[in-house]
Amino acid sequence: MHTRRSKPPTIPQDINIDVLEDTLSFYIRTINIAVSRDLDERLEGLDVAKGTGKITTLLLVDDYPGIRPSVIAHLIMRDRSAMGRLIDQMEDHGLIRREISPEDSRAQELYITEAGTALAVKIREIVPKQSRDFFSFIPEDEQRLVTDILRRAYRRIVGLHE
Amino acid sequence: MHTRRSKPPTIPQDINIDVLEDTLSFYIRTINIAVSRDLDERLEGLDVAKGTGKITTLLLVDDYPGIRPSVIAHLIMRDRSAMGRLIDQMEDHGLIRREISPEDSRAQELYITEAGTALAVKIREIVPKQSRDFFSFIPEDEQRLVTDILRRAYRRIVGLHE
DNA sequence: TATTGTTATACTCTATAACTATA
DNA sequence: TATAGTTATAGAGTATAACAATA
Repeated sequence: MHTRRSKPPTIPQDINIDVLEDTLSFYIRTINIAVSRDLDERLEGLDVAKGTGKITTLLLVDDYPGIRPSVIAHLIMRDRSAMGRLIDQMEDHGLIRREISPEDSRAQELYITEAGTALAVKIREIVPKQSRDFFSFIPEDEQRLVTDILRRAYRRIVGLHE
Repeated sequence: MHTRRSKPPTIPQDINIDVLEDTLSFYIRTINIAVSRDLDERLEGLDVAKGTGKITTLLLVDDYPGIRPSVIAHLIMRDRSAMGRLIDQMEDHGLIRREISPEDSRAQELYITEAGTALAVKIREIVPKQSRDFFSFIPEDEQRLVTDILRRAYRRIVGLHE
């Protein structure tokens, strides 16, 4: 049986979470848990569930053939060792493949496979829809507002132009 | 040596992350990694670093003496088993203690210790400051806007009045 | 029969460091 | 000496299920 999210009968409605009430990082961290769980459910069985990196990797490799692992690692905020394991997994699943760069034999280039392309098609449908659905109780204009601000935050954090 | 976040020399500035560009869940999930990492650094050595639950638990137990584990579990989106281990840890660190509820001997009540109170004082300073600092490149009014919207999202998700 | 909390297990993610090979 | 990627390992967090005691 799965005991999680078994809401106790009485959650005091007037509860106040102290200084966290006004703390953006608290909401980011907490909502992250809920939205990630929901996304995992929607991706069940799709070789790309769990963790934040696989979806981004798949789409980037599809869009930028030959992209380097270290570039993706930077964009998904992982180190090279975590990135390597992630690529191992995706290679095992036949979604992408590595080649050694002809220009610099230390470096690798990543390419998508047919299976990867097919999965990317599904992903492009599921992922944005999951986000819209999950946050559907937020009015659309507010959703867009938050997204715009957080996009800029993200780009700032990883050092992309805004 | 710590290899993470070693930005590769050339991150193409015109890179586009496909459908994720407009996907709120992507930004929540990715920024979560960065902000959690930064928070952990600021809390280093404080018995309350790592994971999302300890800080909230400490503050709630301090504010609501006798609060039940299952209520906190619900508010931090963990199941009762994870909550139990979290309480074990905090009890080991001498921050809180458990008592069996006189009204219902299945249930527990949580109380703060002196060490817990002292830590809560520090936390109340560090945590909101960390959030403000981390997001300082977002203008203050936008930060407030995002916080207000996400607060409502959070309350909606956990079933608190808005 | 449902609820509160516990225990156990397997899996994943994370942080860190040391390593190889190439530039 | 710096860079790209690999390997190894210890620690945390997560999901799941089965459990005991009480209501």
